[in-house]
Amino acid sequence: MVASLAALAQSLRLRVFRALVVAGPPGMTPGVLSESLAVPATTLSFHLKELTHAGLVSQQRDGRNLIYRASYDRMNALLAYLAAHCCEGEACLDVVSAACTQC
Amino acid sequence: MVASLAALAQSLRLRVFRALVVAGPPGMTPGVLSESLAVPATTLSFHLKELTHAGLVSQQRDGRNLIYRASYDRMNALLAYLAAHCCEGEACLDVVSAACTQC
DNA sequence: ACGTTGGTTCCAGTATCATTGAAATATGGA
DNA sequence: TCCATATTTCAATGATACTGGAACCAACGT
Repeated sequence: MVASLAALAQSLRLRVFRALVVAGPPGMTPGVLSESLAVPATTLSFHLKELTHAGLVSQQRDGRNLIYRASYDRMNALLAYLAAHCCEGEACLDVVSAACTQC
Repeated sequence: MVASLAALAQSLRLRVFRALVVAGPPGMTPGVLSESLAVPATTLSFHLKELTHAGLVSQQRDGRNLIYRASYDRMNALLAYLAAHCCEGEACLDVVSAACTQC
């Protein structure tokens, strides 16, 4: 849990992760991410490795490209943990369901 | 959001925050926290300041004691953010509601 | 005013993290 | 095989975070 939180607790990594969530199942390649976020490839690679190490993204080779995807399982586990241990019971349910209507 | 995530992305701080969530509205004093978590007072104070700065806990003086409480508003905002931007739509609702039954 | 208890700030040392360019690796096509 | 492209690893540097002891501040009782 701490590892997952730490992985998201960095602005660039959070941006990368959000981009991957938005991209959905097709995922994105580092090249596309690097260009769309205007970040040097090496910096991006470093942070992708951090996210991968935390289990929040997965990696798959497709020819010359690598495809990164958000790991929804891990993210859902993180949400479940926070909901179970760090929130105010019923109140957080309302908050989450209201937010989820935008998904 | 990054500040909140960073505040929780440290094992001792996460333990402190969870303890305060469990304590509920009455909150806890640094002395009690220090003893129950077996942490030196100075280290605890440092992390409480970090949590306070992130808005995740609040502080109130009561005579010679300080009372720290979890800020449920901030925590709910964090959950809402994650649910809105980083999860997989309906799936996360199920996950959260299942977890919340333990609250 | 004085001592005592509860907490914090100051400070130093150590460890971890972020960023970047240069070099290395892997893949596909000519 | 050899080149071009996509991506990572290496190495170095600067910044930031964690810890704990000693000194300091605030509030209460006498």
